[in-house]
Amino acid sequence: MSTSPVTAAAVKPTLSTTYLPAEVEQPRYERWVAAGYFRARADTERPPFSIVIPPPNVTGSLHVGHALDHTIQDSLIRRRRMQGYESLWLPGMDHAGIATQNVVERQLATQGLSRHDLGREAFIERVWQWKASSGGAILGQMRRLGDSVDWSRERFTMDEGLSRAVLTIFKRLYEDGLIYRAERIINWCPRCLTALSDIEVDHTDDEGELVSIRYSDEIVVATTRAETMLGDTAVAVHPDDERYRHLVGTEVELPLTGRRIPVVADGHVDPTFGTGAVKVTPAHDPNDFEIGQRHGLPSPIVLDERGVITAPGPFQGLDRFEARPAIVAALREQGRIVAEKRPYVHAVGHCSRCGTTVEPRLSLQWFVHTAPLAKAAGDAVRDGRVRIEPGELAKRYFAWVDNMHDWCISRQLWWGHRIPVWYGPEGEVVCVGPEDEAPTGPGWRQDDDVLDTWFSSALWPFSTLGWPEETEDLARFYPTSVLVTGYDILFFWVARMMMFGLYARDGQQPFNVVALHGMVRDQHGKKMSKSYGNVVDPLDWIERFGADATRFTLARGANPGSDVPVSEEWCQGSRNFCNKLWNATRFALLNGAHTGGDLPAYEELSTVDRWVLSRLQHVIGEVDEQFERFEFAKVCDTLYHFAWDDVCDWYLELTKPVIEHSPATQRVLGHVLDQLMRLLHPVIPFVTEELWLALTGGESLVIAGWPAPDKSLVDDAAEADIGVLQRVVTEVRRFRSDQGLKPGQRVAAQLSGLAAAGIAEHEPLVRSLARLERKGDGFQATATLVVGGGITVALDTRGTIDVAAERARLEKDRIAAQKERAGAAAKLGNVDFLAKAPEQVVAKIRQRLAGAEAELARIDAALGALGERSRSEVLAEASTPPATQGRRVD
RNA sequence: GGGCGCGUAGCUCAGCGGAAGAGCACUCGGCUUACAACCGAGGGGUCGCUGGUUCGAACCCAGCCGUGCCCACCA
Repeated sequence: MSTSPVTAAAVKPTLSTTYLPAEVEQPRYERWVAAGYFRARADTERPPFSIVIPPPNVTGSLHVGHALDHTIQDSLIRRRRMQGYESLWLPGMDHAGIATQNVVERQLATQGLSRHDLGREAFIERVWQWKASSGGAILGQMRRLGDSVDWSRERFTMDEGLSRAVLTIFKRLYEDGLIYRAERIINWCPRCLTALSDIEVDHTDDEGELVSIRYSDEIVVATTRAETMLGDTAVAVHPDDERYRHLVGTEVELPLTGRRIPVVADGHVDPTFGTGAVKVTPAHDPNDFEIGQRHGLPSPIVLDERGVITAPGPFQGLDRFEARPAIVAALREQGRIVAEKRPYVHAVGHCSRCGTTVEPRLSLQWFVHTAPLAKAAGDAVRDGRVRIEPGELAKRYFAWVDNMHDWCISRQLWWGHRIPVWYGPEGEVVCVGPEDEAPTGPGWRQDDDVLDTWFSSALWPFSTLGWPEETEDLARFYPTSVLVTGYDILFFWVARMMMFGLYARDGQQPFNVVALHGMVRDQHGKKMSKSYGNVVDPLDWIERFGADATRFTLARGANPGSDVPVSEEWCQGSRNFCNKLWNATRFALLNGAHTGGDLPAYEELSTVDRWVLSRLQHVIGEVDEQFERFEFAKVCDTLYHFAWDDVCDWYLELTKPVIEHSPATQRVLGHVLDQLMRLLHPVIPFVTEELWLALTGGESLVIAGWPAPDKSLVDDAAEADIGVLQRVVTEVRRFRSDQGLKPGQRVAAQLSGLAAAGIAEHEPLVRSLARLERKGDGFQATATLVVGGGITVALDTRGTIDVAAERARLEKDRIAAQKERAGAAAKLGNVDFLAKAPEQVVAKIRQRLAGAEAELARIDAALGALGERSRSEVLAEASTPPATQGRRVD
């Protein structure tokens, strides 16, 4: 074993034969944290780079979607940190209003208690207790993944500072007339007993029953929600509808109630749908509410907050779903049902939290007047201040912000930011805003409701940096550099951060780039769900394959904006890759690779060294571009192939014969691995750190510099030479494989033409990689491999060659080459092509033609060189016993 | 009902105007002293269909078929 003096391997830790992530990851992470590498400073000269984490719910634990999201962010942050940016990745959590309240309420329920038994203050206290004991499991799991977040800046949306930001912006919006209180139809969840915003409602195609009800001899209306008829205050028809024109202004009797309601004309009614007549229930349908407003209709509420009928009469007290058939039955008794009810599939809204069918309900709530805010949010993307990646998703963004409805922000919950509004004895607003002490006055009381969780999330990029104070952090790290998140919350979160960020910071955008990724799916592109049983637990993978393998698997599928399929098999592949790196470095260290001192002078480098250095420069350039474009899949692909193919399969094999005695190669190998570890570190931080430390003895890869391509190391000649060498080796190997020669079996050969091809010095390498012996006495060339480029390999394969098989192969190659030649020739014979195609392309085609002709010549030469005898003939005359037939015995 | 996207090797996906690619799977041969979580070689695709534009189309256009997602206040 080599012990070259410049080798530090002897004093470096020896590496085990297999990489065992479980042994190194957690301690390594804690050392990084302790060293303060992740802590960003506001007072340095370095350029800033900042990302705020999409705050996971305090109730959440790390799922594979987080793992993807975090891997991407960590890669960006780690690369910028290595590039010398003052990099801040700010962690934190969201208080998750409904979700968290539900968790604690369920806990209470097991003790037979409701939140009302405790009262508001005690309940909130209970939620904080829950958070302290069971909340935030995800934070520990982020450590397992290796997230290089700045823990010293961890925030929570219910922090004092963030709460102050919420109150401050509420007051400003209110004073600017952008927040108002009004009676509107809102989405109401009869189970959660709160209002929901539009995006908290999921629509599914449900099968309902459409019943047609005769309101009068001339008017029939249809509905899927028969129970709402108790709240009807009109029938509407289109103003131009001839069938009903004479009835407009008259009244009809509302069945079951005895009430008389007017027939009104309203342009909203579609005369071609159904009968062209619509029942109008202003208190329980958004359309009807607007019709009611236009015609000054009353809006009686007939369902209470739990969806129970309140209208006096026989149906009072019935749940909405019990009332529906009861009312239909009663109508039928009166002969009011025109046709049999028929199945009808239509979109029905469900509470995104609990799945309960949402009930549109007239209610007094607080709203954000979004039009001006949304306009600004759209413009910031339109004028390029904020870039959405991939660009195609910007269309979706525009579609959303350009059609945004006002945002209902009040929630009838206890857990959250309580609306900072106080009412006087008459219910009038007497005080709004972030008063340091609760304002008091005769008969004053604060609004009972809390704000939508997304209200505080919308402030996240600047509230976490100290706003409304003009802090150092805010000046330094805002606007944040990139926002990374899944396209699924483009509307929920991104659009709202844009609205509030631009508003709060007077037009300053919350982030410069929005990098969207897709959803993690299984290996067949299916959505992960518990019912399919295809849900991946990232912690399980981390446990079994390592955090790096988990991260690499995710990053490797992460094309901008597109979904990421993963499977355990692929994670195993990633684990194998990490192990490959491990073993390559282990081999390198055992053979004197090191990083001490400058690279050898260029003249001292072999062609092989020059080749690998040249390849490395290309790789650095490619990876940089791919990172800039958020093409993580390509980053992984580029590095995977460079590491595995170029470095391991070729460079290490090519240098094996010389490395022991070549200080230059030892130094180059050390350099290549050093650079490779740096390039891979953002994606797979753990294994690269271990290997880099062993290789360089440096402090930490986390704070090491990011590679830059060195153009002076690009060597086209070396790449061409090694390309030829690879071709020769591959051709010989192919021949050997086809002929059933054992890989270990040496075959005597004579190589010629290497000098003319400029790779004479590499003959020993070709021989060792292709396992070719020098010709000895009695050498008899029985087969000649014509590789091309004037290179031939004469082999002594007595008794081993299947001439027929080789001929068949060559004939096949010949057909392909002929086809190739014909194609190229046809092109070059095309006058239009020659006239119109760019010169570069014509030149390429000429090259192709020349290449095809050379290949044909090569094949013909090979065919000529091939003996006439078939395998059977060879075997027939062979005197060797059957067991070793076809095998040359050395 | 609107909008967006996708159909390329058995699977998952790159390529997006000038010679069909990768990973996994598959076949064959190998423990060649870094690695069998490995090494070497190989098979496999009229690039959804039909037209069009072009000297040239997997790539651009139109239509069709299939498929996925998002948005939606037609009872």
